[in-house]
Amino acid sequence: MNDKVPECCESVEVHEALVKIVNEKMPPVEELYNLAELFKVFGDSTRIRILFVLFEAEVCVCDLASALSMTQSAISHQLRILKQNKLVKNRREGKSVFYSLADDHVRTIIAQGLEHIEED
Amino acid sequence: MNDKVPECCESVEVHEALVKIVNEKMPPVEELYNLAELFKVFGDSTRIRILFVLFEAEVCVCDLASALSMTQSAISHQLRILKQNKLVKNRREGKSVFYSLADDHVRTIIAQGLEHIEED
DNA sequence: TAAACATATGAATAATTGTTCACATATAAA
DNA sequence: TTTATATGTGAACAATTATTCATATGTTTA
Repeated sequence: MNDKVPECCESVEVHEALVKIVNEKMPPVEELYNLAELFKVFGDSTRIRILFVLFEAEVCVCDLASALSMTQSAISHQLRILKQNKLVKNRREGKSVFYSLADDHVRTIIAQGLEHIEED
Repeated sequence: MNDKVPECCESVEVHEALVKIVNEKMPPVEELYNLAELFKVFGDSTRIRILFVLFEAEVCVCDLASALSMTQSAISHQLRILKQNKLVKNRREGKSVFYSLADDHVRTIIAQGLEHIEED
């Protein structure tokens, strides 16, 4: 045994070095799942639009729905996802609930995304 | 007419100010779609894992598949998506095609995402 | 309390998408 | 040219998900 040339394009050494990188430098699988889940949240234009409104002001659900011309239910569902992922926070004031940005990572991530798609 | 109180929770003034923000400060719809599309690309753990490998080295398709324990076809499909969105570039060398990162926005975006999920 | 308003949410539907399978294309070696 | 290796890709299936509809919860006012 061990007398066979690897069928892959690369030598055994390179391949083993790669596996080492994968095993040592890559974050644990669960963290990668969480990371992908976070970016999924940014991967919907309705949620992106909500975040752009919240860049400017603290806004209640009703006004968000009105400003974006969508139903209150649809906005509420999306706000739930944004909140679960700690991108927004909320506070109740009487009958209304006001939403605002949770932290500045949101701005940075979206700014970097915009920079990327605006290249050449 | 105009004798009706708005049924929404906010006054007419606040609502109109919001609509102004939405119309003036928010990027055009098409750009928001492109932005969401970009983040969708980051929203899959297979693609995230591919990017983490490419953080360390320029790698051919075959080795990526081997390192990540996935079929070559699955990797190839995902590389196509990454390339269409200009997150990776490639070059052919004989039978193999080597992939590498296209630019540094990828690192920044992923770094910010990691910072976010690692908070408390 | 009852009625009205603001928000939240479960169920259902339509649309999107990741992987597999089979096969096509591209390059190198025999 | 034939064979083998590496990569690309269309079709199909399963899984995920955004919105709608109906309704429930929470708050204020009459």
